[in-house]
Amino acid sequence: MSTSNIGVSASLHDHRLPMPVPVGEYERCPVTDVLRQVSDKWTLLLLTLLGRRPYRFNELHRAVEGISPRMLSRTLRTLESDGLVDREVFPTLPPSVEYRLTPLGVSLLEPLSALADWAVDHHAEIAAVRQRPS
Amino acid sequence: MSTSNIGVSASLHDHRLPMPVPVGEYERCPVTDVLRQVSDKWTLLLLTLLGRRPYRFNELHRAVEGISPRMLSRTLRTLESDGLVDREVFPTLPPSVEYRLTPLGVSLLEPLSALADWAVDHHAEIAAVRQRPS
DNA sequence: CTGAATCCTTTGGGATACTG
DNA sequence: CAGTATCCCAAAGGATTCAG
Repeated sequence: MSTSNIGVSASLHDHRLPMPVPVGEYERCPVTDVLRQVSDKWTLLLLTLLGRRPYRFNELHRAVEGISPRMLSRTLRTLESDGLVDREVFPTLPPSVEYRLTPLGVSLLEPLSALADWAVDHHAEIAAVRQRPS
Repeated sequence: MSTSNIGVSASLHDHRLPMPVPVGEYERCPVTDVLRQVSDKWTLLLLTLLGRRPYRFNELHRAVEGISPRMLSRTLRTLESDGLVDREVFPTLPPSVEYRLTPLGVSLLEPLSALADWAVDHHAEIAAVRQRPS
């Protein structure tokens, strides 16, 4: 049910996108909004991992390799506040916290997967085009 | 043909994504790479417009409303250097330049459209979750 | 173990002015 | 018309340190 306030509806048939933006009257676009959330440096990877199974904080910290505790925490909090990830605290000693995808988060993986497939299929082509001399 | 050098292949069936990242040996991920290109402030809108028909520079400038000549130029150049957009110069007086999607650019609209549909269908839900007290 | 706080650098992006 | 050049600001993100 793609009823929304953003101008034109999407059409998979002719490969158009819903009109996303302030082409006159709208200040923000939910599509760009979602795109920007998902496209920061670590979100995609975290969603990928959490799509497989729940993880604890330090498990993620080890799995991602390169992420700082600060960014891991920040990214997870954002995902949580967007309803894509659930955070469950076990009051053990030492404390343990588990993160898992919400149903909403799981539902996002499907369209994201389509885009990921495209990227995998075409990134060599893009890389080639980028390198050609001017 | 999702043959690539990035670990695990995608699976629409179980909604997993290809392993995107330096979980050990890879420094960059084509998926995140593509996501970041597409998710800057103006790219999605420009791709949307160009998905409908070719545009001239100032046509885009008027259509987008809010974009500066600088960002319009920069964004178009990036899209061009990634092989998503073609730029054709007509040596008229005054000069005229037309931008249109390449076949690669067109092919990107389909998976992007899937993600856009998801965003349209769920942005209200996300907005609601965000606002709930703590 | 699971973070929060602080500081710093890099990048994205807006405003304005100018040119072939 | 189709841009480029400059300057400036705000946001993203890394490094390091500290805490419950």
